[in-house]
Formats: sequence, structure tokens, C-alpha cells
Amino acid sequence: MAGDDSGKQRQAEVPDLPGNTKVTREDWLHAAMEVLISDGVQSVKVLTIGARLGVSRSSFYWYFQSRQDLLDQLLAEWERTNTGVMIAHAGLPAPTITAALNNFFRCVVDPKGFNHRLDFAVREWARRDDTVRAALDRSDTARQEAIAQMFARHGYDPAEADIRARVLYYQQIGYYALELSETLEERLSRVEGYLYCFTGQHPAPSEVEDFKRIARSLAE
Amino acid sequence: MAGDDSGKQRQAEVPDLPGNTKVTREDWLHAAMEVLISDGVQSVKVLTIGARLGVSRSSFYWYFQSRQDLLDQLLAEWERTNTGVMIAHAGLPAPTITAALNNFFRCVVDPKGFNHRLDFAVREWARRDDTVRAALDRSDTARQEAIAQMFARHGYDPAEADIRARVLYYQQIGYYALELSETLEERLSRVEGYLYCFTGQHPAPSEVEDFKRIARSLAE
DNA sequence: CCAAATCTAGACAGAAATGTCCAGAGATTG
DNA sequence: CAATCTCTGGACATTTCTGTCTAGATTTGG
Repeated sequence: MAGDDSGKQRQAEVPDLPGNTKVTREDWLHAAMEVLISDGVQSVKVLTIGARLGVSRSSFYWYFQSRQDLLDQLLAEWERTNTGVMIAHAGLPAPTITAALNNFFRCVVDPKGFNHRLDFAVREWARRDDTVRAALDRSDTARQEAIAQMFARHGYDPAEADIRARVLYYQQIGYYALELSETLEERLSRVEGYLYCFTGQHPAPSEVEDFKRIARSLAE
Repeated sequence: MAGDDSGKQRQAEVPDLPGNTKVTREDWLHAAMEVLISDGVQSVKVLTIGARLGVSRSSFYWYFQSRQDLLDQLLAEWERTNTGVMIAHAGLPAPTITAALNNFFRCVVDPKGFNHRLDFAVREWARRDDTVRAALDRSDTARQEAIAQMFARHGYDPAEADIRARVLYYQQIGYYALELSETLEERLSRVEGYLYCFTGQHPAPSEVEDFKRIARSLAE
């Protein structure tokens, strides 16, 4: 077969590994996370990832007890990052609800913020694994409550804050569920309308411009 | 092994099959659809479905050319039903936008209407298959446009109708993406708030009650 | 009642995974 | 420089699928 020495970039990048080491535990984790994101749990296979790293499966079983052991690590990593980022952004101080929404949107637009592809890989995984399902439910509740508190801080009564949090959070998740191939500018052209629907108030033109500027800079 | 004659209900239900027939092509399709919905494409396996039907794989290869042949049929079935139902409901005549939304919501609440679990099985599938991806994009666009026209018919200008259609459609998809274990009554308790957020207008109390009544009757 | 058409079972071959075992390669350390 | 510790390769055994082929079972039709 071809592809015998096609995946060994890693070794060249980090040549100062001790002993007979070719790849580290982190290399396995990192490669597995990439596969989880792009192809789903069912494609996270020791054989495949080993081939991608240019190393035999024995290496994997040195670092991990089993495939399940690896999957547990991936779930923990998702819980630590994705949910944390979103809750932090919902809690940022802001003078108006529109400014608060701008803060929130920053984490979903920023490629280094909320990773929506990972989030959907985990949602798919949850459909087949009760442990993952429970972790996901905890995260969804926590995220939604953080958003509801954001609305409440800006004068919405608790019931309306709850509804608006649901409309906003579900809508964001739905937006990514569709995996539209929209450009950033297409998306930004609708920002003013979205802000109006989400808050029930017309945003100040300067706030809309602020948001567009920040979004463009985050996308680099 | 156990489970040798555990999956033969079908034969008892329809004992008037011709020849040596134990299961029909429709049995295979139906069983495959159930697996697609509950476990995803990657679990649609000839071996597994055959075992569930209590029949050998040879039967499958009599009715279908290959596994891919079966998958093509499942996709066509999804396209025919799910998208059709939603567009039909968005187009129903109504005196007010709130009544129109009630019509729309009927198809997503009705267990015999829009099948959200199937929709997500197809979305997951689309991440790994370009043909499915293209079919899904067509459906998403068509559904969203049908909803935008619904808003436009009730006096919203085209730009706002487009935004409100996106907020509504993405939100519904997002709601199902979360797979909440909400009761119908919990969900209905928020209907008034949702209607206000989606339309920007406070719904008439009688319209809210109409909706709750219909939803409860659809759920049986 | 015999032949034909329709469907099914079981055997085979082969691909792709997981997990185990053991020999051995290569730095590191005494 | 030899022993040791860390990591890797390759061989095995096993499981779970797909797809093919052939013999045979069962009703239907002449």
C-alpha cells in the first residue's frame, strides 16, 4: 500500500522527543479530536488515527487503556472548553442589552471561541451514549440559564428573559445545525434584524456598526 | 445464540404473501428507516436489519442491488415527506400572523407531521455525504422561503419577513437539536412568549388557547 | 402434477476494526 | 558501556460487516 511515510510531519516539528518516541499522548488526543469534529465518534478509530500519525496501534495502547479511555478524554475536553467559553461571554458586563448580545455573539463568530462543529459532533454522539447525553443536558441548561441571566440583568422580567434566552440559544444552535455556507458579510447584513427580533428593541446604529467591526476583526 | 425467532411478527400480520416470501421490500425499507432514525446511517446495516426481521441477508440482495441502493431510497422518502409537510403547513391560509404560526407549529408538534428525529439523522448523514448535503441544502432553503412568504402575506416587509423566517426556522431546528425531555405542558406554557418574540406582536388570548387546544389534541 | 417463478438459507471470500503479546529499537542513566 | 526504561512494530486471534454464489424451499400456473 501507499502512504507509508506520509503522516510524519509531527516528528519533524518536535524532534526532541525522549527515547524511541515518535508521537506523544497529546498527538493522539489532538488527532482524535480532529477526527471527532470532522467525521463523528464512529470514525474515531485507533487504526485510522494511527495511520494518520504514521505510527502503529501499539503506540496507542501504551498511552491509553482502550478506545473508550480516549473517548472519555475527548468528552472532558469538550465540556471544559465549549460550555465555558459561552457562559463567560454571556456574563460579560455591558451597558445595554444590545451590547450584551454583541459580547455573546463574539464567542460564536470567533473561530477560536465556541467550536460549533465539535458541539454537533458531541450532540450526535449523545444520541448513542447515555453518559454523553447527561453531560450535554447539563451544558445546555447551564448555557441557557447564563443567557437568561444576561437578559434579566438588562431589565427583562424573569419570564421574558427565559423565553428570549430560549429563542436566542435554540436559534444559534439551529443556525449551526443547518451548516449554511454563508459568507460573513451575508450573515452580518442581517445583524440589525436579528438584534431587533432577539431584544424587541431597535438597536442603535453605532452598536450595529460596533458589532460588524468586531466580527470582521475576529474572522481575521 | 438466542433471538432466533424473535423478529417474525411481520409474517403473522401478513400471512398472505406469495411464494416462499417471508418479508417484502417494504419491510426492509421500513425497518431500515427505523434504524436510520434511531441510530443513524452508519448503523443501517444489512446484517443487523436482517436479524431484526428474522431473515437472512440473501433476502435483502434479492430486493436491493446494494446497501447504497437502500440508502438512496431512504433519502428520497425523507425529501418527499418532511420538507413537503412543513411547506404545506407554512402555506395554510390564516386571518392573522399568530393564526398562521399556529398552523405552522401544528406540523412540528404533530407526531404524524414533521419527523424531527429523521431530520437530524439526515443532517448527520449529510456531514459525510455530498449528495445528501445537496438535498438537505435544497430542503432548508425551500422551507425557509415558505416561512418567509408566510410572514410577508401578513404584512411584514420582505426584509423583516426574511429575518423572522430565519429566527423561527433556525429556532425550531435548534429546539430539536437539543432533544430536550420537556413535557408538552412545559412547552405549551411558553407558547405565548414564543409567539410574541416571533411576531413582535402580542397574541390574542383566544389564539393562544386555540393553539394549546390543538396541540393537546394532536398529541393524543 | 410437474415445471417455473420467486424468494431464502448458508457457505465463502474478503475487508476493516479491536485488543493482546512479545521481541526489540533508542535514548538515558549509573 | 551496559543496563534500564520507554515506546514501537508486527503477528495473532476475534468480531462484524459486505457482497456473491449455489442449492433448495414454497406457492402458482399450465
